Amino acid sequence: MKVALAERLETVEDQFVELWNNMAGLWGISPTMARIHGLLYICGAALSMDDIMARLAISRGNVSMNLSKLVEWGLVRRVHKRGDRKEYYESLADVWEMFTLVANQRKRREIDPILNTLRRCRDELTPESIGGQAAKESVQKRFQRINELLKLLTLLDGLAQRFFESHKGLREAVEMLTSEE
Amino acid sequence: MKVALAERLETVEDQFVELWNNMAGLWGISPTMARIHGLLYICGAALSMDDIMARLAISRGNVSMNLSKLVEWGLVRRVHKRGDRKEYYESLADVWEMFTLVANQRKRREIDPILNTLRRCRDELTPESIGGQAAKESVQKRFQRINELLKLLTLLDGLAQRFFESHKGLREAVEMLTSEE
DNA sequence: TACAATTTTCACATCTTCCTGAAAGGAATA
DNA sequence: TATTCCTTTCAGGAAGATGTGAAAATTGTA
Repeated sequence: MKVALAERLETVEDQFVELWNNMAGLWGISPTMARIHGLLYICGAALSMDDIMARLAISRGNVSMNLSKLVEWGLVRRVHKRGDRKEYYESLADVWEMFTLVANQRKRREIDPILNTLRRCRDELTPESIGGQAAKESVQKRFQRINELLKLLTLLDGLAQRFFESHKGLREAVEMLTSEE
Repeated sequence: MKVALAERLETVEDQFVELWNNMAGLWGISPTMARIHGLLYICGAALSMDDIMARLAISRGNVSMNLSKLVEWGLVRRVHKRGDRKEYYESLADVWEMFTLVANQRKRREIDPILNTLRRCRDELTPESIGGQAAKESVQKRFQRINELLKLLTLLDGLAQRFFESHKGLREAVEMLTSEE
């Protein structure tokens, strides 16, 4: 009976890890990184590199590199146990925290640079940098399209900013969902 | 002078296409697909396969396949010109529409399946399917973690649903941003 | 300082994903 | 129907991403 339970847990964990693996693209992290994090999250315990290697059948180097990245992202914490030289790793427990962490990370790494390039593109089509020809239709059209995009992205960016700063965003969201309808 | 303008436009377009290329990960589409769409969007004109091949230095087969995908996603439209056997392709012009299109697509393809698997995982840890052992701490902990996750994802899912259905979401968002603060 | 335990790094191997080009398929014209 | 123009398909190849394992580095212990 004990054995049956352990097996059952393992199966669920495996499914969960596999699920995390599939979410990797959505989170913008590599599949293995995601799997490791998934394992740490679902187990809810601090695991050593060897534990992870064994459980996921991944080489030591690979685990090491991905764990560092996870720590960098702030999704995983290093844990020291007294009397043990090994390091252990555990996942954040708070899902909202994990979510905002990843979202902010992606914003900083991917969205902000995009906004900057877009602005640069736009500025190269203004009268200041292009002279009288800025009035030409070919220029106008492109300028407009870039501008449209900038407006939307800036809006979304602001929204996100607001949504992610502190747990307040969540509360607001809940209200927005439950109110009217 | 004409030449200088054309060159300048080309440079901006190239930067834009490159930017789109980088956004591919964020959108969950392949880089080349993104580049083609970027070109069509920034040009604001209907281009033929040959135009695209020449402009982006991509093989015919590649362009063909990625264009079909773009049409499938609904980001690009086929356009026929009378008296011309070639087919032309043009991008949607409305950025909000493009955005919701991609978001809905991703939700359907990636998020919904995730929610389903998560629910399955959760249900395998209930007393109904596991018996008395469901009370064990090891089971409880995992059950709880999965449940937390489900709650958050379901919430976000609902929010997104609401946000993306019709342009209303945008208006609400703008209000939320401009009000209080 | 020497030693042992653990982690990190990195050249190389593997795997996956994407791209190419040519052949097959389709559609409009004569 | 034959011809021409254009698009799609797909087997094979290239490029890029990821994983491995062993040597080097680091950290703790005596």
